[in-house]
Amino acid sequence: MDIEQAFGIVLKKYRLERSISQENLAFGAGLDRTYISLLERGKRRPTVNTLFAISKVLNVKPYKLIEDIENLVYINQD
Amino acid sequence: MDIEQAFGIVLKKYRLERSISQENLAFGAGLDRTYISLLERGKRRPTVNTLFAISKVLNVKPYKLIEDIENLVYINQD
DNA sequence: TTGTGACTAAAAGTCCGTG
DNA sequence: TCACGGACTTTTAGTCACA
Repeated sequence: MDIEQAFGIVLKKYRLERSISQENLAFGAGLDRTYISLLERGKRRPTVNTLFAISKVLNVKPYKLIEDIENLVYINQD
Repeated sequence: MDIEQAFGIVLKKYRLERSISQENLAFGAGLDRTYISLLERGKRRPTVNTLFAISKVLNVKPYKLIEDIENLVYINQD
């Protein structure tokens, strides 16, 4: 699996766990609603700064998101 | 400290620990020599994909780089 | 509430060079 | 070996109307 796909899956997982809409996540992170949609569908390769902004709203540490992404990219096949 | 500055410091730290030149790091990661220089000087905001590419060459897990960056951005004030 | 195409502005990333 | 810069191409950031 490639990195942007994994990012999208992890992002969506945390967002849904917290019952936040794409729109509210976008607002909190200073991003656009449609951009969150693009990220979740693996259509964009976010910068590290964007990762940090999103992490803050999701109340999860950036390294934890990256760790989950690594697990999808390098280990798990699910 | 902002994220791109922290990224540059962490990147340079790991690169020097491993005695790799900017040029060899760039080659290994499929990037340009001058771009590594820009990153180390905090002049660019790398994508998450770039983080992963660099991590591979430095033989350090991406989440570990991010953790170090967090420590600089959120904790230390130097 | 979200997916999507189409778009412009901005930034990533390359390639040339110098000191 | 690296900092630094100009000029460049490619991709992301960010926005809109619409389904």
